[in-house]
Amino acid sequence: MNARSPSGTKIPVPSLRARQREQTYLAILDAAEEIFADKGLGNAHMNDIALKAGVAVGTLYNHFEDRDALLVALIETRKAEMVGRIDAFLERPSTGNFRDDLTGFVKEMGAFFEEHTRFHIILHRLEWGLHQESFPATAACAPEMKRELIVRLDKLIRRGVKQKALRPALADYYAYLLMGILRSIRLYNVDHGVDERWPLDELVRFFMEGAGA
Amino acid sequence: MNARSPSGTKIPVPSLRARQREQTYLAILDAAEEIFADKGLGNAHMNDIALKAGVAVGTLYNHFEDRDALLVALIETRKAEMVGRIDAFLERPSTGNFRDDLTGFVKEMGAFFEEHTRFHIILHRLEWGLHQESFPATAACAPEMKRELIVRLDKLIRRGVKQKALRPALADYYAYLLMGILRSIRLYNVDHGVDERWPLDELVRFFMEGAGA
Amino acid sequence: MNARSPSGTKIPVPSLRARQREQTYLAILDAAEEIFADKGLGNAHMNDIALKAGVAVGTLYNHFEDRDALLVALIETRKAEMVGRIDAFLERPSTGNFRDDLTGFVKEMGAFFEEHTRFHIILHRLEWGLHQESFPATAACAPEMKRELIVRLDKLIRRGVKQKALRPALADYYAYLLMGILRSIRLYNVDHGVDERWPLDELVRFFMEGAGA
Amino acid sequence: MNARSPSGTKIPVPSLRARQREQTYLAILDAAEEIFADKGLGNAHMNDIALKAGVAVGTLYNHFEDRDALLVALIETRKAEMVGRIDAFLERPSTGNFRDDLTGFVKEMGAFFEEHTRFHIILHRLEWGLHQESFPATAACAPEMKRELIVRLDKLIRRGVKQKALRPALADYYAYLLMGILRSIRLYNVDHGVDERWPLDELVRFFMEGAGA
DNA sequence: GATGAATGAGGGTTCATTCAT
DNA sequence: CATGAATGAACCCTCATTCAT
Repeated sequence: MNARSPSGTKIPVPSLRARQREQTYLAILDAAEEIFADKGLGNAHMNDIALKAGVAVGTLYNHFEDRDALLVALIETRKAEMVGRIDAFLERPSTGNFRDDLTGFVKEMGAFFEEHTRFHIILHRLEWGLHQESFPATAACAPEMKRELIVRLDKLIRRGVKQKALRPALADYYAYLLMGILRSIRLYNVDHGVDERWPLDELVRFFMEGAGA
Repeated sequence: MNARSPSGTKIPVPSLRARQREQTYLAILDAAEEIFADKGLGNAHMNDIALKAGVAVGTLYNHFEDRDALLVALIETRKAEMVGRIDAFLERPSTGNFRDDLTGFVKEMGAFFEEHTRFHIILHRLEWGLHQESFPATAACAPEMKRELIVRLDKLIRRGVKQKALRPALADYYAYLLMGILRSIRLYNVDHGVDERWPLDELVRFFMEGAGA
Repeated sequence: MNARSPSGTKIPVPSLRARQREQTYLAILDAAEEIFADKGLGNAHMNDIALKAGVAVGTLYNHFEDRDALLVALIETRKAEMVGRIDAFLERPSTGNFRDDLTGFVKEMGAFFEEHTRFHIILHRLEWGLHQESFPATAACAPEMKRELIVRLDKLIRRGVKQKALRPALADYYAYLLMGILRSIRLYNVDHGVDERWPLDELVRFFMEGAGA
Repeated sequence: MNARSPSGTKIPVPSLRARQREQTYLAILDAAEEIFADKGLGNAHMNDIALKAGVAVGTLYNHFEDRDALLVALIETRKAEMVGRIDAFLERPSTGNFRDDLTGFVKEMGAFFEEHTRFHIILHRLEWGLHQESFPATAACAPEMKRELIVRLDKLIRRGVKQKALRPALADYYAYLLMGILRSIRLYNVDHGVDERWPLDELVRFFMEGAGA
């Protein structure tokens, strides 16, 4: 109830305290993202995260139950943003051409992960590197995260199958295959020290037509 | 009939001691494979490995410099077997048909990894979950391991390109894409609790012709 | 009246936190001195030191990189005090009589080591018992410590030589010889269970005139 | 009872077995001396000693109860040799001149330690670096070793006092002082990287006449 | 008696978490 | 609420000693 919060408004303006708290919260999340991505899950130390966030270790524990919960919060936050973007894309009207729709989807995802490289890395780390013992809550929420993405991609793909744009043979796997194709390029780039070259149109063509001549 | 009792045979029979040592060595390797696969690299404790191998912790260190070296030895051992199998396959005469050759290759690999599920998991863990700090030697040897596989697959694929069985467009990526396709199925199986269903013929068809109708 | 409540004084009062930290630091140093002296360098266990200091093991590592660094810090701290005392003595005006000056010096040193018996023992342990492998940093700093003492004693002795109070024959060795003489008494006392009897005047006479009748 | 042990002799010729055993025993003692001297007591590992001796670890335990006993045996063996030499010297008739007798004694000791540098180092290590916990038996026998030397030196010195060649003032300490003087030179040499320069005549003069001009 | 692989208690060190200030 | 020093269980590794061969 300070000078900046005129009485009479319906929307309660958060107090200075609350805003500062929010700032800290976000700073921690960003720091955590960086450390988890760079050092790996098991080697992301709370002290490092606190240092990077510019707060004391204790502060981390004022905002998050423990390290596991911090990682969960990070994943949930980024997931919300990702899902929001994908859903926004999916709500746009179809181009009428499945391959174009698919290309659009892939590009939307690509754009998101280009903006969130570190989160992308964390997702990769979650895939196989997860320590059930150290991160039980994360282990429980990570598959959910992945499912959100797969489910949406799958929805699009089922549309393609129904439109007979896709053969039904491996329909169940298509979403995974497409994700795998994209991951492959990432691995190629990492192995060859290439910094994120994504021949997306060619990749969609590969998905649709295969490698055969 | 031991090493000290020469007979007509040329092959020296290893002493009892040597044979027992070998047994222990292999038991440790097997135990390590299991623990590394099940618990994750960073959570594979030397005590657990020793327990599983049925030896004392100290024994691990009689055979391997440290945890890192143990993992390296495990990888090198399995790599040798894998490479041996793949090379044996590659030396067989071509069927004359590229897709058949490719299917053969994929099946050979599939068979190997079906027999070495745990090693397969370790390879996945190496992909993104490696802790440079805890496993420097492994971090150095793991890419080599991967390259051995990719290189051999790439050789086959280049043959396909030369035979004009494959479009040259993404030729550099094909090996990675094929690996990615196989990994996708693995992830699908894991997610759906399916135990290793591999529609290999369909997958090769997908690789060659794509998903398009 | 803490750091945040400015008064007229120029000297900033350290915060409570800082003072407590200092307390812990000193407690650890004292405990380390006791354990290192009593148990020997290689047998001084971090747990024992922590126990003696009344803190947890981890606390030791909040203040010192490792065991080696703890020992180095201990040596440096005591060295600073010792050097301070000796330098203060050396700056006092000469009595004009070399033997009196020397006696003064020896008594100053004797007084210091009587107050720091444990440190004295540690210095002896450093002389021959140092494990290069376990204490690399200490091994590097210990000779420096010793040199500080020898150099100052040597300066005084060279003065004696210049004043022709000392024969030049073994001039290079005199500082070592004097130290050796003092150490001898220590060893005699230890062997005979005598608790620190130091016939200093007689010893200086021995140094100057020898044992001959 | 082989060809080399003619029957009829009174002195029993040790069997081949016994001689080999003796060889091994001595080889271990030599190896131990080297490792104890070079690595320090606490860092002298049984494996290193065995390696140096050219035998297996187990063999060490066939000859010595444990590490402590090995060190004790080493000390006792060398002590016997040292005491033998010194006693032989002491039984020779006096020159009639105390300083000459003393010089002779010091040179005898110097010669012995020059031949047994490593043992000399071990004696130094025993002085202050001894770990009661790791070497209880050695801790018990080491002072005895030292006393043997001191006692003999003391006997000579008491003779000097009786002959009025030495002032009685510090008579109790003289043996220690002389030892300390010799140790000082050793420390000087070590500090200055000089390899064993021993100005023995000058040192005896220093002992007799002091440093005074 | 020699061998050397196996043993396992023990020590140094790490780091997520707590809590008094 | 932020702070950051203290905590201590847990982990990797060492090495004197044992004992089956």
